[in-house]
Amino acid sequence: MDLVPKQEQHHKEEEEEGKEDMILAEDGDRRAAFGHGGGGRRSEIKEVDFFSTGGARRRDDGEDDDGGDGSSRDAVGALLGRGNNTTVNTALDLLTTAAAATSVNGGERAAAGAASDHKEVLQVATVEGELRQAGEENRRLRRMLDELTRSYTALYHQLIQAQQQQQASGAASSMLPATMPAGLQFMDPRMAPAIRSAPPAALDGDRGDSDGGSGSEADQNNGRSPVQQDGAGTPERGENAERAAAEAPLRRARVSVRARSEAPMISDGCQWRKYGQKMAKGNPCPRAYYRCTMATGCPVRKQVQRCAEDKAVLITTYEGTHNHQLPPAAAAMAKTTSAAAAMLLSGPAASRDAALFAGHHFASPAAPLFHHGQYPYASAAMSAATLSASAPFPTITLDLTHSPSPSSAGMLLPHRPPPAMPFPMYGGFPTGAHRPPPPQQPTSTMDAVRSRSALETMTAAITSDPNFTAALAAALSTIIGGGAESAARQGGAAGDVADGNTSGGGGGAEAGTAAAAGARETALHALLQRLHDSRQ
DNA sequence: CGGCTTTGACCTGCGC
DNA sequence: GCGCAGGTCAAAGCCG
Repeated sequence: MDLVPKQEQHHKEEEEEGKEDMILAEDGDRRAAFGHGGGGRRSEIKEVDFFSTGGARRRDDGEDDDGGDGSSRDAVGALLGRGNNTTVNTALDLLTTAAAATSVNGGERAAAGAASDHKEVLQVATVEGELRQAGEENRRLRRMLDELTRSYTALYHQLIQAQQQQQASGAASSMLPATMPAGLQFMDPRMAPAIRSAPPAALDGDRGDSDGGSGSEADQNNGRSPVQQDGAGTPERGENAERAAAEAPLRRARVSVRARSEAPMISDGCQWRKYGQKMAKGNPCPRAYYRCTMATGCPVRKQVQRCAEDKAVLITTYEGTHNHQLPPAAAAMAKTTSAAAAMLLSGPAASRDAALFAGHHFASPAAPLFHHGQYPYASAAMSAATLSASAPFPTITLDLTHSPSPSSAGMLLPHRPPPAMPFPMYGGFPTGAHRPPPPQQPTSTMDAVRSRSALETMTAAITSDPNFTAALAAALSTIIGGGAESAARQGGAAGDVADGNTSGGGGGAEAGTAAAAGARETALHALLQRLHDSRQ
């Protein structure tokens, strides 16, 4: 809840990123070419200085490995850091004065020296102009960053206030952070009113019975097992309808996974029970409906259907978030789908993404379920990820049919998490359902989800959006969010991160922080590259 | 016998 | 209001 530590953390991360970028900027041809033609190194540092206020100064005391050109970089770094062009003038003037002093001896040499002086003066003027231009741009970007920071802070405060009000609104509401699945708490912006207006029992839809189960009506609403529904008459049907109406918003977000598989159903590590099958229009293959049976009352359902165009492609659509622990294999899949859902419905980030991607709108042939209104996300995690805005429910489609070994989810699991989705997400289920999190948990979770998804999409934006200014703003916003995310993660969400690749929550949090830093680094690299390209 | 699948009926939302 | 399609329910049957 406290902003200050998060901002401090954010600054630290920025500094770290700036440091890394500075180091990286020194050993790559691509980055070395960032300059305006005058001197690559100067421009490298200039670009880095844009992100790190103290980077140039800090590099003075120890980050320098190659002491050879350290002094020149120090000078330029100090120059760019303070925006003081006279430093350069003085240095160059001294140099030209010395050159003139050496040419006092002869007339021709003096004339040649004068010509050389003139040439150097012109060069100095050129460099000065470039530096001024760069300084202007630097200041402009700084203002942009400040504005984004302020905007983020304001929104963050509003969010905290809203959640505090929600927590204070009643006992049932106070259960929300602990009982609601992390993935569902903020999956759909439209859910908020529904959640607030829904009866408390509906909010307990994900509580699960792992803690013994109270047998209360809430739990009955929770469980949809046939046993509990035995003897369901008309009143029960009405109750079911109410329950369905209350739960419907919680299961609106969907993640569709396309994978080639000869098996009737991909093995995702979960236990499913088939509860229905229908012939869908336009597809000769029936659609099967499954619900998760790993825990009583788990709201997760999935639909399995073969692609009409390619029967070898199995389309599995997941809906909801598990309310129980998952085996590592299942956690990996749930992690992916939950991350996709979070990216799909990350609130303001999503709307911003939509704006960013509006210029890239096209129909994707990869998602037969949704033939229009899709936005492609350039993500290394998904050979093709499409977002459906026109489907009945917000749905993101992960097309894994181009993966090397997509025949089963098990084959997908060993894949290294790509940069665009590098985080140990909440694992598709809320462990908080079994262990109440610290008070800042809900905010942390939401921030984490939003910032992660924003990071993913902003990374894609940087690499795909021709509007560099928008991409830059998006990336900076991402960086800001990343700082909050990291702080939030350390603030208490760590223990609730269930990652199939990490045994402990703390380890997962550390890995997530490291992964987040790596992803931001990647985003920064992409940003620097685009900055470079935009100047050429 | 318990758990699961099958399958027809029912409910709901949406478009006309 | 009606029809259609998607989604769900629940009785019946199957299976280990």
